[in-house]
Amino acid sequence: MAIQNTGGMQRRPTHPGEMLREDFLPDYGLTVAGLAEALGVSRQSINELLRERRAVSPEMALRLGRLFGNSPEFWLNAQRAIDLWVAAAAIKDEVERIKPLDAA
Amino acid sequence: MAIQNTGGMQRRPTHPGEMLREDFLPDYGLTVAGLAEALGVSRQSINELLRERRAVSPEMALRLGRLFGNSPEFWLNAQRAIDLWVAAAAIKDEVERIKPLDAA
DNA sequence: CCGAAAAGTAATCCGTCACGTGACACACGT
DNA sequence: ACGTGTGTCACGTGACGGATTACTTTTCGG
Repeated sequence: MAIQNTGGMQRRPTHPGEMLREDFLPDYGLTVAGLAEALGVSRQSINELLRERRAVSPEMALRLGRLFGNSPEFWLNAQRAIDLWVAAAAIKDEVERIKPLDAA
Repeated sequence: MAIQNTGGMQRRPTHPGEMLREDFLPDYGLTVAGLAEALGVSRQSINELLRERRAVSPEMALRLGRLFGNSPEFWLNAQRAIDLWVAAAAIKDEVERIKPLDAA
């Protein structure tokens, strides 16, 4: 059966920027500017990502996946968890007012 | 091991709007306006979704998942496939210019 | 038939967001 | 002291989800 998880999780999921900051940058010995150049984006893009002020876009996910040898999906999964968490918090009551069709 | 799929897929992945139009609407006997009202959004939002002119947002995914009894991830997975496909087509050469760190 | 209600769609406005550029301040090493 | 690199802010741009409004087409009851 499909797990529903209608409740959503308690705490905000880990932001990809945190993963980058805590794990990837130290592990690879990269600086912000260095990463920016390696990815072919501006320093600000990386900076805002690390500060968790910007989401990982599909384009950015492609770049990150390419550089670090993992899939774009890896980065977008983390981002999606955040997006869903934020969206759920924002329109929680709206969504709960929707009557599931199965349960008729 | 992590499968890489660096090549990307040949044809454009199925748009969530197509799934709605071809499968969900007929199966549940819903009209566009009916779906819009059931979800609590405007008719245009649904209309543009069905015509594949708009992406499934996290908010919309929450609504759809709630109404149809499946997960928001289901809808966002389909959307992400499209987003990645489009992004890859757009910045393919840019990404390929990035040197993977592992492969040194 | 015909007129009204419902459904599809186009146009417009608004808020948000990823991204680049330019500028600024603060280090730290030579 | 100077210059290089790094963190950050301010601004402009283009794209996009969404609502509202209005116009067109279809459908259906009398």
